[in-house]
Amino acid sequence: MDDVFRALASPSRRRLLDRLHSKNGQTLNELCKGARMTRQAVTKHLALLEAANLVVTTWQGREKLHYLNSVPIHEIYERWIGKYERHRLQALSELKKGLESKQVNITEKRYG
Amino acid sequence: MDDVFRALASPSRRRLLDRLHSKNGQTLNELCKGARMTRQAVTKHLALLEAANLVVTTWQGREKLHYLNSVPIHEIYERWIGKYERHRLQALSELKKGLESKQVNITEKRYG
DNA sequence: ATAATATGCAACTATTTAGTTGCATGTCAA
DNA sequence: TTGACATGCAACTAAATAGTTGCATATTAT
Repeated sequence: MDDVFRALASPSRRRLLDRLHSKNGQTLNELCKGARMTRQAVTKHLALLEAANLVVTTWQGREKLHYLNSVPIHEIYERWIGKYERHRLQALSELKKGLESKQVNITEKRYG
Repeated sequence: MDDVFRALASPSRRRLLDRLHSKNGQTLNELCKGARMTRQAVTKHLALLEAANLVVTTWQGREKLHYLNSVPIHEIYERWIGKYERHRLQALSELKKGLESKQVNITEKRYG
């Protein structure tokens, strides 16, 4: 679990997760494109994500495919959010989305 | 949002969140007891948590009370977990708990 | 008033981390 | 079978971070 938080701590790694979320199963090279760092740096980040079990990989010939695994994220959620709190937060979040789609601005801070 | 991940990155800060989760509204001094660092270090951690809006505070005389705010955690959850994936993960997690209560061991890795 | 309590602010150090460059290995295609 | 491609591994540097010590400020209790 410790690995998960460490892995999520870096913006670069979160961006990688975002990219896998939008398109799963990408190769290292694919993930390098658009990243503002060397391939070697990306490799290191992916290694950390994999160690944290946030990313799962398979080899296909000389290419390594990367997949997002959401289980650890779910475990974070369960750690600090009570069973009954979940419904409330879900409702809140959907309300917020609804309002945003009507161009009404709500700041983060308002939800105490 | 960036602040949230940075704040969650440190085990010391996660322990503080755990303590607030089990007992909300504690003072700085209360939170210092049992922590293996100086009060000043705890203060810094709480400042980061507060900046990330993971902790909310109120003053009461010379005492500062700290409360856990779970909204940012929920936002992490929504970022990488698709709407329909949630039910699956919830079911999985409850299955796991059920099995664990029967003394059956399941490793993290099994959930791809 | 004064002492004790609760907290804040700042300078410093040691460690960790992100990113780099350089070189090695394994696979595919002509 | 040779050249191009996809990836891995290691040493290094610069920046960020966790924790410390020391001192300051504000509130409560005697």
